[in-house]
Amino acid sequence: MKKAPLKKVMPSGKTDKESFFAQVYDVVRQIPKGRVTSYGAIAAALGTRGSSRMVGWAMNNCHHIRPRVPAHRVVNRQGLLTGKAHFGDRGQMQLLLEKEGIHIVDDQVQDFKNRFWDPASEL
DNA sequence: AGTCTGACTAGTA
DNA sequence: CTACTAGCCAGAC
Repeated sequence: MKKAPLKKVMPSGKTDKESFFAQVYDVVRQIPKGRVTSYGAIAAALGTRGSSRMVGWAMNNCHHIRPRVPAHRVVNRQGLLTGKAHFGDRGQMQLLLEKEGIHIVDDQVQDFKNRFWDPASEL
């Protein structure tokens, strides 16, 4: 599969509700229980492969977003819970993941490769 | 208006 | 293997 010219270039940078952030939330909400994905995977699925940071920034906003966004299912490329610090307090993120059947050791998702859910492929 | 930072990633040394 | 750099876009100062 060659890279499609899917460029999310908004004319005049319009702040549509369908903006990058909204798309991120939409994808994250569709993450199956017991699965996790990465920021880059989401960004790539939206056509902005290099904007992985924006996904994380969107997550920072997700705190005031409704319905609640399962940001705990979003980890970095290494399967590391980099955003756990922003989850209220303590290992709330880890607790949520373990509750879904995901094993975490030292803030790292075990069997991450098998738990990984790629929105660009599965979606 | 310019500069720095940030829940990232891939590439290079 | 680890360390550093560059690219990315938006927000805060």
